[in-house]
Amino acid sequence: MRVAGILLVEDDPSVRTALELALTRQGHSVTSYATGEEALDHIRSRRPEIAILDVMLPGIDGVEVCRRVRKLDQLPVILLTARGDDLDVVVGLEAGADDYVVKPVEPRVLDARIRAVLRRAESAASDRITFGDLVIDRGALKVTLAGKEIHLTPTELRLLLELVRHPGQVLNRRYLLRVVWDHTHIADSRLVDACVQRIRAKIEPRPAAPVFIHTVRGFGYRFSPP
Amino acid sequence: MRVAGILLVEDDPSVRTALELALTRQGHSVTSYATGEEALDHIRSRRPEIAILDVMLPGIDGVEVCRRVRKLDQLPVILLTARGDDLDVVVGLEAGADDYVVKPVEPRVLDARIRAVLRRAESAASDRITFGDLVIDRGALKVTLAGKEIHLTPTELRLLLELVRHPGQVLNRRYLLRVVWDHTHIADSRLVDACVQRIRAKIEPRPAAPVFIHTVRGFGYRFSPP
DNA sequence: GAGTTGTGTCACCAAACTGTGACATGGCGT
DNA sequence: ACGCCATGTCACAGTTTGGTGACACAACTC
Repeated sequence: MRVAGILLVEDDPSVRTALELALTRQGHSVTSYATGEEALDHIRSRRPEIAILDVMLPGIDGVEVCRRVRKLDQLPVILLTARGDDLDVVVGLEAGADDYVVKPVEPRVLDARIRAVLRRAESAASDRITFGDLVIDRGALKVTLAGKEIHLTPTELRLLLELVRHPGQVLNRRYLLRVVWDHTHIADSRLVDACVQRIRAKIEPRPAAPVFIHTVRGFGYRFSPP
Repeated sequence: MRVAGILLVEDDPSVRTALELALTRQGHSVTSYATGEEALDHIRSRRPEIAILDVMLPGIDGVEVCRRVRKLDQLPVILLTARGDDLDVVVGLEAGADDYVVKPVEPRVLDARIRAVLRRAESAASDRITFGDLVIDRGALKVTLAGKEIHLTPTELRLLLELVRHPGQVLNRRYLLRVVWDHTHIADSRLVDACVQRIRAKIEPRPAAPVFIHTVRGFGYRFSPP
């Protein structure tokens, strides 16, 4: 099991140090803060693997941190709540938390929850995305089609990943040129088209009738799974 | 908080009515069925915002419904499963469910899950607007009528989007020419009319008696849902 | 340095799109 | 009922757009 970079946010110093100590002893790498503001900074700059947030915090509370984090990232979140209040559970889930734990919590239980959430996050929202026969492994930067590995060149891969990052959305050529190539200028060029064409030749069973990358005439391209 | 059009599928009548009642009380608009077949029909014709499917159903089961729905749309799905069986969870997630809930379920918890899934779907998927049977997805630049995708050409789409951006407002031809085309000049032409006509031919059930795009004689056109 | 791979560009073609004008239709005031 | 004028309808040809294959050059490998 991987050792996680955990962000712990808890305003009560005694609980905080106790949990930090316990989690560290269990092999996690922990950073802890007392306030939501600090937590958000940390998340933005350090990209922890999981955040454990006390619901009750001075200033920005845990639920609010959770909500903001969710808007910007898939970072897994566990909320700590003081009582087994159903209401808190509801609010927490609404904010998009992956799990919630009622205090006081056995370190061993918390550890199990963390691992469970991480495991879930890893398999669900991991580096690997599957669209029918097409599997895109963002970690290994590998693409396979019906089990066979497909070789994509760096540019092709960047373009495909960009399209896949926004499944179902139409991305226009200007945007793609900017993001994949960094051409801020150059309005017109067949570059994107040519690259799409090359990707299609590799991943589409019938490039003339594409299933993955669809052309939206006059606008751009859309990746949408079959 | 938005009220959702929920499709509930559960074969046990007592559970079904109980959940339907609870969800309705929480402000949702619920339609329920006992079988997967009915559910698929409903989905195709009525376009609910979210489907809650019991995994165990006679005939087409929940997982299968989920799988088929996923093939055709981004409709959010929550699966109801009888036991906390890990296997079910895995199968459910593989079929593309957004969440799964173990029965018996607290209505309040289910409500929270629904809202969480809807929120996620809303932010992940694009912004789409629904007018009865007509769904306009501005991110995917897709228009569907009663579930069937309608192909619009770029100009038609731009015009429709412009009309839809101001529902209920009358937009005159000069304005439309300026915004949709870039004609600052050319006051008179049948251009707008022709384009409206083409859109109507595609989205209006009876183009002679339009329900979406109304002509306001002497002024222009108004988009207003039926 | 020779060969290999990756990338941008171009020209050409087919298909899709669109503006146009002539004509039909229908609403509205008289 | 009549005529006027705004709008609907339609076909077509010119234009635009994207697909495609060829190619040149750069980058990289050995």
